[in-house]
Amino acid sequence: MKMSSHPLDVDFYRRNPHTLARDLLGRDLVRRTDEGIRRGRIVETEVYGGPHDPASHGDSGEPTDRTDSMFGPPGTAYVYTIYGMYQCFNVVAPAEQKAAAILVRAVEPMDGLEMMARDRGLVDRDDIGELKDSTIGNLTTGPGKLCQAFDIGTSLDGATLDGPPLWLEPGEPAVDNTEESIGASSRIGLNRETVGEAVDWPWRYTLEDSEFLSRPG
DNA sequence: GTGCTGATAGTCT
DNA sequence: GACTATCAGCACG
Repeated sequence: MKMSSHPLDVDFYRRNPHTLARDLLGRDLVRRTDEGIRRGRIVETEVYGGPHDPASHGDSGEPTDRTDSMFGPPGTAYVYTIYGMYQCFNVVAPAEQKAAAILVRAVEPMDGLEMMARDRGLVDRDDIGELKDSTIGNLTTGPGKLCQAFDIGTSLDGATLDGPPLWLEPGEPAVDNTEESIGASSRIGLNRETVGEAVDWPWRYTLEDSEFLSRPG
């Protein structure tokens, strides 16, 4: 278990969304429940929002019941339900116009893997032994998966990410780290018919060599 | 390894 | 009434 550190300060989030999305790579997402601590290193993010992004939930400029927290202050959580059965976790970023948020698409599991496997439904509740590599590689490699693994539901929508139950820590940032290269690629799950040329915008950022991406860069 | 399909319910038009 | 920033399971080779 890694020793606890201090949560990232709100000033960390008060930057251009693309700068923030890149600097989130390598940071630790930490979740505390009654059962203990879960930790994961962020390896994949996507930017949504800005002056005109047809793929952003905030593109109309007007919040709805669902998207209200996307219009909240930087450093808070935007959690929404997708496909009726999964949640996606976003970090709210500053918005010069409209709203902006960073979708966290994948993390590398670090602490609390047994709890993650159980909440993912990959092991029986009372039969948790040594986890297989194939199980570990399927814990948090997608936005819906990591929300299951971290027990992130819509009850955390709008939460401030400065301490329990959910927060970020400095971790080992990837920006300016010569050992790890950051890739930029097009965002996952969009289609040209609804968002036009935005399907091609390289607004997905990855730690290219990570084994825990939702799909290869 | 790749690719297709069904599940499933909140949200918006 | 249609759509979706997804996933698991299955078929295939």
